[in-house]
Amino acid sequence: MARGDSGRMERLSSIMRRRGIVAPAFETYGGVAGLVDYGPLGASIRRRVIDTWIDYWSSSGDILEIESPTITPEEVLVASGHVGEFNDLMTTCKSCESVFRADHLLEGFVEDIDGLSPDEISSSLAKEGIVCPGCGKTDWSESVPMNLMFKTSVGAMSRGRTAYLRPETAQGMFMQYPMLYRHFRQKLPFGGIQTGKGYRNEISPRQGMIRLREFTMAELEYFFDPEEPPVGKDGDWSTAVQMVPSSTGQIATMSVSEALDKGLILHPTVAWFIARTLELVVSLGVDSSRLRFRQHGQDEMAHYASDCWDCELHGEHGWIECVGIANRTCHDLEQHAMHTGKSDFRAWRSFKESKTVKIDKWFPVQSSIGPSFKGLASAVSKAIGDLDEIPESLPFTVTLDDGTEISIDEGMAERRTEDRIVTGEWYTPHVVEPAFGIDRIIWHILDHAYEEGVKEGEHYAVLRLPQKTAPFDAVVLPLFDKDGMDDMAETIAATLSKVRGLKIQYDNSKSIGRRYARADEAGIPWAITVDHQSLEDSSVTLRRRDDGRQVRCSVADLQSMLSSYGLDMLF
RNA sequence: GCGAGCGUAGUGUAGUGGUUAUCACCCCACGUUGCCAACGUGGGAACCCGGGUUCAAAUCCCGGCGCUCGCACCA
Repeated sequence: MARGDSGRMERLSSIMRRRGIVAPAFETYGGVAGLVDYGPLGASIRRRVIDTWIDYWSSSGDILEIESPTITPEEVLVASGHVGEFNDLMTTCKSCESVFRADHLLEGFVEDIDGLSPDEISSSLAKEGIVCPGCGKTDWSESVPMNLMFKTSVGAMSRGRTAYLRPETAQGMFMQYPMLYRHFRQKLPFGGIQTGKGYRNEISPRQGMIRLREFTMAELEYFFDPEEPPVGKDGDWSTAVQMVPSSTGQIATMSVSEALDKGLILHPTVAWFIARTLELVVSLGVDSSRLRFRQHGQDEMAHYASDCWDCELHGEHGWIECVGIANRTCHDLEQHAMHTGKSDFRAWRSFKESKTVKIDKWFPVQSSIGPSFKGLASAVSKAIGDLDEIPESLPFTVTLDDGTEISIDEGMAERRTEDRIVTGEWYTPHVVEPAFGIDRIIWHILDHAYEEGVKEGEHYAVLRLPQKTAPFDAVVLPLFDKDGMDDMAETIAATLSKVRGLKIQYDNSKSIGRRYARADEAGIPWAITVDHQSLEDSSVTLRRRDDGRQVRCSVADLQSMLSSYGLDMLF
């Protein structure tokens, strides 16, 4: 991943600061690593990326947006596994100062590592004589838990309940699964989406927007019946892109459709979401030749995942994971069901044909069992119900779990025989989750859009952002700031600005060429110029950023053309 | 978290103990020009923070914060 021209990244970063796209946050107080500000242009781009993302998924009909808190009680994150995962014990080799996860060092030496206390882990390192993988010595510091979640407390004083700022938005969708299930009238598949901030207290954030401590995520949890994995036609199944399957580790160029046919993508629903992700990120302005899908190896994959692909984008920082598409199976819902003891986290599957199940078993007569066995009564009742072989008549003997044999006499049980019709069953839905790192995607669409050139001997920079992710749709310019051109331009800008969804800038400062250049650098796709002729026939010139070409266009047509992205038709 | 380098207007920079802190782009006003970063005049804007050394610190020293790189970490 050789960095290209390193000066390019500096010039791009420079533009981003100068133009008010992204800058380090709290800079006047020295800044805080891993926190950034989006300025006026950047915030507009970010808004549009998020809106495009939401519109894309919402338009499929079976996916709806939800919103949940960023403050998350500890129990939720215990169930999801985040609290356990985040309290990894770290230890330092005093000899060479390398830092390691203590539990990883002990793997293979100690059983039930998860059950050990920090003290026990520390002493185990010495007792087992674990050597430092770096320098080969055995001289470990105390193991200290490292928590990558921001911890807080809900409520005042010592009675506060422990909570964390969410490390992912996904848990919000799992919490709302019962509500979504009802909303979709108990029919799967369906999905919930959410965008918002997530927080990770990174040890040392680097690489600008790539590793942030507070960042915008956009996640989709798509719930479905694992026996009928859904696959849709939408998405981009046919464009050949780079794929890195884990089996070979080699880059191969093929379409999503081919990758599924060849068995590289293991799960059809995962393939569907890869195809949709491809279509979506390209529409945001990602260059498909600088995109690849990389499959996680077995060792890299979370234990519950059966197939996981990252969408990586290539930019000034090399290949960066920007979207993770994982089959999380039933893991999260099952965990929440288990930890809460509730039956909300499941779905009903109707059989195609209802089945008739013959019931033929002995049922305890509680009014007799109770007085006869007192404390043992419930164990006896259970034993009667659990009988594998059905005795023909009373009395008979049952064996309790602890081995005690009990004689069941006349009147203590009765035999029932019936045909029960079973129309379906409960199951825990599976989940495919595409998780998008919005900030990383924004960085890459800026990187891919940024083009440097030379125009009449001067350096010239253009951000070739698609209109839908450009900070403004158009800039309105009076050719000269007088003779009525100024008034007319202001009127056009004001009128267009009122149109829902359109963002318009007005610029009357300096020469026309300079204003075009400014707009190019800000990524504004269209420039509307009011000139002498405009005053006579209500036409304006329309300039296309990407090639500088101009056509005349009636003022009356501007609004609908801009709103429908139809201006290209004029060229 | 460790090691090395770095931190000057919005941006890019000059400045090795005493400057009114350099230059360019930039931004504003006025004039001028009259469709692709023109020009003139005037104006605006900076030494990361804190402590120390010194008569005097942007400059030397210490600490903090931040950035870059390497090591480590990154559910």
